[in-house]
Amino acid sequence: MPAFRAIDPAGLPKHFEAPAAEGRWDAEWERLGVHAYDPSRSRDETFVVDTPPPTVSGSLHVGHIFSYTHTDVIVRYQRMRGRNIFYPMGWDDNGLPTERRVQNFFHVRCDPRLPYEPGLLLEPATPARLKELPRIVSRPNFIELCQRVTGEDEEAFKTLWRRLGLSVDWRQEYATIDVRSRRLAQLSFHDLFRKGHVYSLEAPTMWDVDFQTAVAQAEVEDRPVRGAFHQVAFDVEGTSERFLIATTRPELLPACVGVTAHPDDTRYQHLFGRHALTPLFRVPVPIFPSELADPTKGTGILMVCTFGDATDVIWWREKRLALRQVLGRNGRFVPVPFGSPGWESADPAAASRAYEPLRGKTVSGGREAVVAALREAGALEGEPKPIEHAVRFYEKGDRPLEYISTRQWFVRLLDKKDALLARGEEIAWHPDFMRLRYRNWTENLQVDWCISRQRYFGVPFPVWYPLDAQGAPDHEHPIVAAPEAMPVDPMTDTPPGYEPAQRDRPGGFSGEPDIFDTWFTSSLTPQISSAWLLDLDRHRRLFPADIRPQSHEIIRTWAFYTIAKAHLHEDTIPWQHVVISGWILDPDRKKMSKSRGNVVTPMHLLDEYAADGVRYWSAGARLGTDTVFDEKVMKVGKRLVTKLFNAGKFVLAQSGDAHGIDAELDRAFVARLATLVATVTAAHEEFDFARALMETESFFWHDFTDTFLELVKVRARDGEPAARGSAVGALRLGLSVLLRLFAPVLPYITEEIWAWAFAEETGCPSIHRAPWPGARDFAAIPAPAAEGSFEVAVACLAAINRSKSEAGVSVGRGVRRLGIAAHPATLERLRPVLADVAAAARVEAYDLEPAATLADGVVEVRTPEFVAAMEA
RNA sequence: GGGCGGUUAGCUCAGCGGGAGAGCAUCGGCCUUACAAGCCGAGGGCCACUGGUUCGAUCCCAGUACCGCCCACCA
Repeated sequence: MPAFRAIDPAGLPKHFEAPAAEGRWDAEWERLGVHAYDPSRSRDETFVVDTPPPTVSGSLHVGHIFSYTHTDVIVRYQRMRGRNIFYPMGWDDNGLPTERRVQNFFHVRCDPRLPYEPGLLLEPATPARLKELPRIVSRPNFIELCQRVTGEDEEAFKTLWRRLGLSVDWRQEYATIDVRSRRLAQLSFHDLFRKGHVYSLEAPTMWDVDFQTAVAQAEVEDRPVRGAFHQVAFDVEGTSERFLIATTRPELLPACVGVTAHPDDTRYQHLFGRHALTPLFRVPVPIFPSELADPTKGTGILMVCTFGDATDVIWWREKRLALRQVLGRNGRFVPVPFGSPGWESADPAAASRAYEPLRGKTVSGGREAVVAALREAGALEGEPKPIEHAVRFYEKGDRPLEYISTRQWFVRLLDKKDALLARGEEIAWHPDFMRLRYRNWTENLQVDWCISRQRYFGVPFPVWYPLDAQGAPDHEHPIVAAPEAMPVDPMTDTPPGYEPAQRDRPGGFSGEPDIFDTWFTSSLTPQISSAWLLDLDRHRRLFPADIRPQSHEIIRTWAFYTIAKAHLHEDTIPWQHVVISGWILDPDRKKMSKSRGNVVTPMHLLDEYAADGVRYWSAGARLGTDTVFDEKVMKVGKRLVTKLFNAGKFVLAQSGDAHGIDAELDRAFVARLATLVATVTAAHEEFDFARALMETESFFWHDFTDTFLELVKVRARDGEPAARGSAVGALRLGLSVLLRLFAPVLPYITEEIWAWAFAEETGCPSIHRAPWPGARDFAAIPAPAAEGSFEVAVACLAAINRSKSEAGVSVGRGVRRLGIAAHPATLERLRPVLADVAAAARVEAYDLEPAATLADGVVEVRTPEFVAAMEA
C-alpha cells in the first residue's frame, strides 16, 4: 500500500513571500523552458497569439496589466490543455510618439535627404558625446537613435511583464521599426503593388496643417467646435439680383468655385445654369443644382470651395469645377494670381487687393480679415450667428483638418468592402457584439486607405521615381525596390540601374521621401511573428494565428487593417478569434489615459498585492466589459492567495496510506469537483475566464475549505487506515485539481504549492505544463451511493453551527447531545456521512428525528446541550 | 442622427422564463492545533420605468428615461 508523502509544515515559510517567489519562479520557468514555443510540433497542436505590441514611448499604467493578463490567462489555460504555445512580444516604436521622444532625448531632427553616417552615436553615450551629435541626422541614423531610446523603454515594460507573470516566450521578440519589420512592411507594399492594390494619386486629401501630413479616415475624429454662420451676399452675373449664402468658413471665399442649392428649392431654381459673382473677388462661378444641398440649412444655398469639407470635394470632382487652392500645406494662405487662367475675375485688380491682406495668414486670421472686408463692402448680411458644429480633426492634432491637394499613396479598399465584410463574419469576436463595430466601420468606409505620411521617422516607401529630361518625376512609373534588397531607404539607397550621382538630376531618379502610415506596419503583426516571405515553413506553422487580443477603440484601425492585409496578401483571415478587453475606468467612470492625468502606475500594486492579487482583479472582468479600478478587489485576491497557501500546507501535511477514495462523503465531494471542472473548462473554452475564476473561487472557498476540509479533518487525522486514506486522498485530489484550475490566473502561488508535493508525484515539474484537470483525474473514484449526500452533510453542519452561533459559543465547542430533524429521505442520505459531520461539529451523541413536514434537504437542530466552557 | 452595450443590495458585479444571489462594506458572535490576512451567523433589494407575450417575467418582445462607447454630422 503506497503511502502519501506528507510535507512537514514546520519546514515551510509562515507566509507566502510573494516578491521572492515571483523572482524565483520567473527564473525557474525560463530554465525549464515552460513558455518556449516548439517549432517542431504541428500547427493544429499549436496555439498562436498575435500579441499587441505596446507603444513603448507611452506610459505604463494599470490598463496594460489588465488586458495583458487576460491574454495570459487564456494562454496558460491553452498550455495546460497541451497546446504548443506561440506567445511573442512586440514593441511598437513606430510613429509620432517615438519621433518626438527621440527628438527631445537627443535634441536632433531628421532630414531624410542627408546621407547615412555609420557609427554616428558611439557607445557609451555620455552626455558629452550626445552634445557632439549633429543637430540634423539622416533617417537611418534617426532610426538607430530610436532603437537606442526605445530599448530602455522596452526594458521597463519587460520587467513589468515578467513580474506580472506573462508567460511570453521571450525568444520571440520584435520591434515595429526593426529590420525584419521594415523588410516585411516593404515586402507587403511590394506584394500589393504587384497585385495592383496600391496606387498613387494627386488629389485632395485630409491634411493636418501642424503635422503637415496626410491622414487616413481611421485617424480622424469629429470634435464639436464653436463657429458662426455668416450670411454673405453674392451677385448674379448679368442681372441686378443678389442672394445670400450661409457659410461657417468665409475665409475660403477666394477659393469659391461654385454655388449650389437643392434642385427642388423654388427659391433658387431660376438661378441654375447662371453664374454668380463672389463678393470682394468678383469671381464668376457656376450655380448648379445638387441633391446634396439641404434646403433647411442656412439659407439653402451655399458656396463650394476648394476645399471647405468633404462635400466640396465631391462637387469639385463631379462638376469638374476649378481648383483654387488658397491654403498651403502649413495651413496659411498662399499667394494666388487673380486674373490669370483658372483665377478669372471680373475685376482682377480689386481681387488682388482684396486678397493681399490674407497672404501668410492662418485660417482664423484669414477669417477675421475676410469678414472685416465683407462688412466694409456691405456684403455681410447681419451679424455672424454663433453655432456649435462638428469639425474633423486628426486624432493627435489641435487644428481642424483641411483638404489639400497632394500626391499620396493609397490601398484600394473601397471596392473590396463586401469581401472584407465577409472576412469579418469568418472571425469569432469575443464578445460577439464587437463584430458590429467592425461591420459598421467597414460599411461606412468613405475613402481608400491613405498609407503615405509626410513624416520622416518610420518605414520608408521602397520607391523611386525616374526623372525626365526636365527633372520632373514620372509618378506613373515608380521604381519599386527588389524584394531581396529590402529594407531600403530610397533617400539614401540608389535604385537598380542608376548611379548615386544621378539622384535628383534630370534623367536620373528621385527617392520617395514619404513613410508608411504606422498601421501599414502594425497591420502585419501576425506576419512579422510568422516571418512571412522570410521563412515559409515557420509562416505555415504560425499563420493564421488563433487569437488577436486588443481593445475596442482600435477595431477600425488595427483589427480592420490586419484583416485587410491578410485578405489582400493571402486571401485569408489573419486569426480565428478576436478577444476584446474593456477599459479601465477611474472611480469617476472616465477612461484612464495619460492625457486625462488619471493614470495609476502599476509597480506599487504588484508590491502591495502580489502579481497574483493584481491578476485576480484583472481576470475578474469579462471580455468587453469596462472595469472600475478598484484596489479592494486586489486585496481580495491577495487573501485568496493566502488562503490557498494555508490550505495547501494543511492538506499536504496530512499523511496516510493511499487506500483509494471510497468513503461516501469523499465520493460525493469528488463528484462535485468533477462538475466544477466541467463548468470551468466550458467557461475557458468560451474565453470566459472571469466565470471560470468565479466558479473555482467559490468552490474552493465554500465547498473545499469551509466544508469538505472541515468535515474530513478529524477522519484524515484519526480515522482507521482505510477511512483516513480516503480522506487524505480526496483532500489531495481536491487540492491538486483546484490548484490547476487556479493556475492560469494565479501562476505563482499555485506553482509554489505544486512544488511542495505534486511536482515530484506527477512528474510535471511545473503546474503550468501539468495536464488540465479532466476525466482522468476522477476515473478511479466510484460515484457516490446517494445523490446529494454532500449537500445534506453541509446542511447539517451549518445547522449545528447556527445553533452554536445563536448560543454565542465557539464553533469548536463540543455538543453532548442534540436532535437532528429532517425529512426521512434527507435522513437517509445523511446517514452514511453523519459520522464525519458529528466529528467535525464535535457532537458526542445525537438523536435522528424524522420530520415529514420539513422540506427535503432541510436539516434542523433541536435542543443542543453544549459542553460547558470549563470542560472545553 | 445611426449602431452597440449597460441600468439588480450602500459599493463592485454575477444570474437571464418559476427560489433574487456573490464579494466588499455594515451589524452580532467566536482564539476553533491550516489560516484572526481567519471562522460562524444576521440585516439589507417594487432586479430603471411603461406596456405586451406567458399559468408565471429581473430574464422574452415593444417603447421611454438615464449612463457609457463606436460611427456620422464642417453650408
